[in-house]
Amino acid sequence: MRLPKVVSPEPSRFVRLLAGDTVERVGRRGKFVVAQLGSGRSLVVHLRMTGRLIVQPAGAADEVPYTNVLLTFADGARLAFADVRQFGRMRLVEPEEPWAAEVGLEPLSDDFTFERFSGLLDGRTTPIKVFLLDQRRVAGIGNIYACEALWDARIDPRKPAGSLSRERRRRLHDAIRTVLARAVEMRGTSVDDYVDAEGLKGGFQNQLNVYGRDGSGCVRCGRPIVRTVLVQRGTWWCRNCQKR
DNA sequence: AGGCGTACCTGAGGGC
DNA sequence: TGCCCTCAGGTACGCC
Repeated sequence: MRLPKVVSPEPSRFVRLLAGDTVERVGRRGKFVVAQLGSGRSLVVHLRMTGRLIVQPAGAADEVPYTNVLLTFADGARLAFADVRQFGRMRLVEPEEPWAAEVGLEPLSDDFTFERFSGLLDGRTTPIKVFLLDQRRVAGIGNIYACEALWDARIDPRKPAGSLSRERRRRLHDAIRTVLARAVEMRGTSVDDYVDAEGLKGGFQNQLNVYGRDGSGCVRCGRPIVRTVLVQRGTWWCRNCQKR
């Protein structure tokens, strides 16, 4: 283990608590990967920008570059938590600890109804794209999928969230679900670093309509895709077919 | 409460 | 070649 800030509790306690525990199952909540442990604790991981969780079978010789935490299992298999930029976090959470209290609706679950989504938008003056990135409202949408969903729904990313018409809210609710579902089906978006637990790239980067495509033509109308900046984040969109 | 700027990090790529 | 600048899939924190 290197870089103590990456884990919590602090490294010596983290290691002591984790030693001898077992992984019962692995799931997800928002952008967090959650391993349920035999002890009742959870190992909660956030990859942030460049983090990777890589599973290696027993006997694998190669070391994962930039490994910050390396877990070795009884059978010799390994789990490497690697991250060039050291933004990613791995946290060991006690059984009843409410670590996900601030994490919002799961957009691919049945809870994400149109009415609930619409209710979250009411009264908000923040730009709709900024709203989509707020993990406390709807969980799991990052910069890529926010840009793609807004293009899909033909909505100007700057439009105040609460000012969207019912029709636009409908289109956006649909777009969030379809964009995320398609991305999951393609096993994610590997623009640069992202790989899955087996080290494989996703495929959705080949189906992006706006993200990173400034200068090329909108596939819907042919006008150029532009990159602007909204709250310090690159924002790619079509000025012609995404409207306020 | 919410919005904004900055901090946290390293590496890749472009311009000169 | 190499230096300097900007940008990157995301939060977290402090200030107004």
